[in-house]
Amino acid sequence: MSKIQHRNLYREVADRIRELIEHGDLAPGERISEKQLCETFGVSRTPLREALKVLASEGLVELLPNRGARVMQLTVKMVKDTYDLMGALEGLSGELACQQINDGQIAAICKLHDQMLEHYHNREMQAYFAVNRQIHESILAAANNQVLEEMYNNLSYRVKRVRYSKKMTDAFWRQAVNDHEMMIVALKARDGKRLGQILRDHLCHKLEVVTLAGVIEDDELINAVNG
Amino acid sequence: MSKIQHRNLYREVADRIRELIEHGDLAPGERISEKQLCETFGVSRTPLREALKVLASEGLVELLPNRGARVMQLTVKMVKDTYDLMGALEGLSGELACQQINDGQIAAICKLHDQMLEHYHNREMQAYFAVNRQIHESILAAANNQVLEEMYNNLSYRVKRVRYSKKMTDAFWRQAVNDHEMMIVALKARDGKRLGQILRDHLCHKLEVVTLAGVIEDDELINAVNG
DNA sequence: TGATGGAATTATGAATTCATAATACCTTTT
DNA sequence: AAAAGGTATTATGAATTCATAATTCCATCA
Repeated sequence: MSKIQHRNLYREVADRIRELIEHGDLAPGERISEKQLCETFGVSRTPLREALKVLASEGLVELLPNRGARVMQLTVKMVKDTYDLMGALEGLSGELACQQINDGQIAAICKLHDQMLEHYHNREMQAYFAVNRQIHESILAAANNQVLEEMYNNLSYRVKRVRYSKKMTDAFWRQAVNDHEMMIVALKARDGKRLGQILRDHLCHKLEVVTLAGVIEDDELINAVNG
Repeated sequence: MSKIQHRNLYREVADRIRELIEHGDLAPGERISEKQLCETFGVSRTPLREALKVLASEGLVELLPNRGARVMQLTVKMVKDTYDLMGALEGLSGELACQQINDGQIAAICKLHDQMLEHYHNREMQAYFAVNRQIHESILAAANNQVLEEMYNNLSYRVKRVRYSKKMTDAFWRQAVNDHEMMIVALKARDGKRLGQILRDHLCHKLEVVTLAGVIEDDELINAVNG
């Protein structure tokens, strides 16, 4: 029996705007018109403005006092900084996971790993990514640290718009799979330090293959009156 | 020439509530009455509610749909989890700082370090903590990663209510100073890995001396209807 | 022609009002 | 007296209204 969902309008609206941003329907740097979004969603300005405050706290939106909101501009440096941070968090998740993960959880991850390998050999990129994500989520969950999970998800949302290169080269893909092989070894050995290090490096490799679509150079930021 | 500050009411209110929580005027788990706070601050409910949304995103406040807000309850596990996370972030800040810090910045930190030592020897705890914080902030700043800084500050705000033990033992204090001595050595050598490790350990030591005032056991959480 | 100044318009900030869910209190019944 | 049910009250959720800052556009003047 699932709990009754007390949905608030502002949460619903925030979710929808997040989707719009993620999907690119709201472009980076684009001005967000309250009136227009209100009409789109069919809500008044109150819940919309509350949603914008939340999204601003999450770093997805920028609020310019007396001048409204706009989709946060990502700079190359910000993306790099975020990846550095996510690397540290993934590393921590690996260390923590090794401290308390049980055999069943490890077996489950190994199973996912095998699935992933199969998708790799069949060159099913879509499916590969899906399972890949599941593996990382499993490790994060095994770390059993809610605060970490929350922070990681938030960061990951910020850079979700930065898409992987459509033509991820074979070499990179091979490298990624190789990283994962090492992860499994470290995980089975419950070698936290090592797993953490592999995860950190793994994310660095990831950064190398992202296309910086919608990302601007550091000095191209649209100037704004600061609050 | 400093920029004109466009203050919004909701920011002001959020700051004030943060202070109330930090100072303990709003106790953990305490119900926050909109009406009462509105009267206290002399504002209408709109900016207050916007402020609460922001504080909820920051993890300082909990919003219960149709039942208002209350100050976030910290559990022992949450504090421990948060410290683990902050350790990882401090570690990263050390690594990053070593990669790009210049001699001037190092000299400035060394100066702070000497001041801190003096306060230690004079047993001026208040002054010691102030300089101590400056050192950590300097390293964080030297890391030159805005996202990291933002996250770290947020986490630090969440556990600010958890006070250091009034009677921090001499042994712990000695240990802390010792950690700092090693930090300086690693920093001067620009040994990022090492500085990172020291900072991580240093935070673990810190966790040991916090008094868990206002912090409850994991299973004592007041049950609430979830949104 | 370009720059400056001011009125008109538009958008945001905040207060108020209305709607509804949650709570408290009282009555009724066994 | 205790429990159940229903009404009254209170607090929150959302829409609307009012105030004000920002922008646009046009007229004026150098």
